[in-house]
Amino acid sequence: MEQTVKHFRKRDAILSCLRGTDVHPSADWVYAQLKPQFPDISLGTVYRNLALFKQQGLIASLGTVNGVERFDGNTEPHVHFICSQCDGVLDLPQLQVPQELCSQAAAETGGQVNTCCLSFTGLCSRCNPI
Amino acid sequence: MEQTVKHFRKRDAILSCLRGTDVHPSADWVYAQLKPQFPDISLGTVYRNLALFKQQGLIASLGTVNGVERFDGNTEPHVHFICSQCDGVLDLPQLQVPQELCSQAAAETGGQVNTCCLSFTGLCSRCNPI
DNA sequence: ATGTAAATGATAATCATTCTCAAAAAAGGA
DNA sequence: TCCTTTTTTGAGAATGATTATCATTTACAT
Repeated sequence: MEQTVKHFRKRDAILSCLRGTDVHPSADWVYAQLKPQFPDISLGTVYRNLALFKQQGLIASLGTVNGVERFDGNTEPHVHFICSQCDGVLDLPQLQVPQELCSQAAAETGGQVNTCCLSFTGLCSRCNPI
Repeated sequence: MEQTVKHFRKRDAILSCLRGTDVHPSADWVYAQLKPQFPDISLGTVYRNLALFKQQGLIASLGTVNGVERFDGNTEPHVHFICSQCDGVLDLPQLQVPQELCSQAAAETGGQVNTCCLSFTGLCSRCNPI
């Protein structure tokens, strides 16, 4: 029984952690989250598995915010808002990049377009004065 | 004569270098470009001045490509294409982020939206097989 | 149980970027 | 021109995120 349930407890925990949050975390944040449950987990393991998941398409990367790579458990294309003060990342699920733009991009480059990334930066409601 | 011409030769050269290319260079690329003309230029100077120009709004940053920050002498908002194989960056001047999206973003965040960044990634025509 | 292949922990190495500080260059007067 | 003050620079050390290394441990099939 439960043959496939706990193949790699830490690996699975890393993926669950990422899929169970909306903070678009860094590797370090994931590490800190899992540390209480797995006191002997290594930061290297978090980096390794995040890289693996990304390569497998199980998670996505937003790029870096303030020099730190941020990940997203939601691989559906969607728009982000990044607060330049607190480095928080929010989803803007109502917004959509028009399909037209993507096909235009593919046409203009003469190459092959794989992903599209739209993000706004500014001050989130918490950091914006008044 | 030429009072304002050569206030800071290296500083000016860094800005000119950035404005005179369309490769969306890294600090290191700018350094390598200027080295023949200024054999004693320091990489620190390039970093310092790029940070200064960015803060003054004279240049823009695209964010990081493969862990390296890339700059743009063109501060007008425009769309980029990033080749995931050669790390080249191209402008897509024909494309525009609809103004509607920006106002939607501002409305949804409840905060303050300052910049907007749309980029496509894929393989450029040179890296795309066939 | 045991062998083997993959994953992990600890830590060293890497690499882009930033910091430090003494020396050099610019600006602004006498 | 000479002197004083301020700013910039070069060299190299420090930082910090990420990656690599390697011996040990784990998972799983025999």
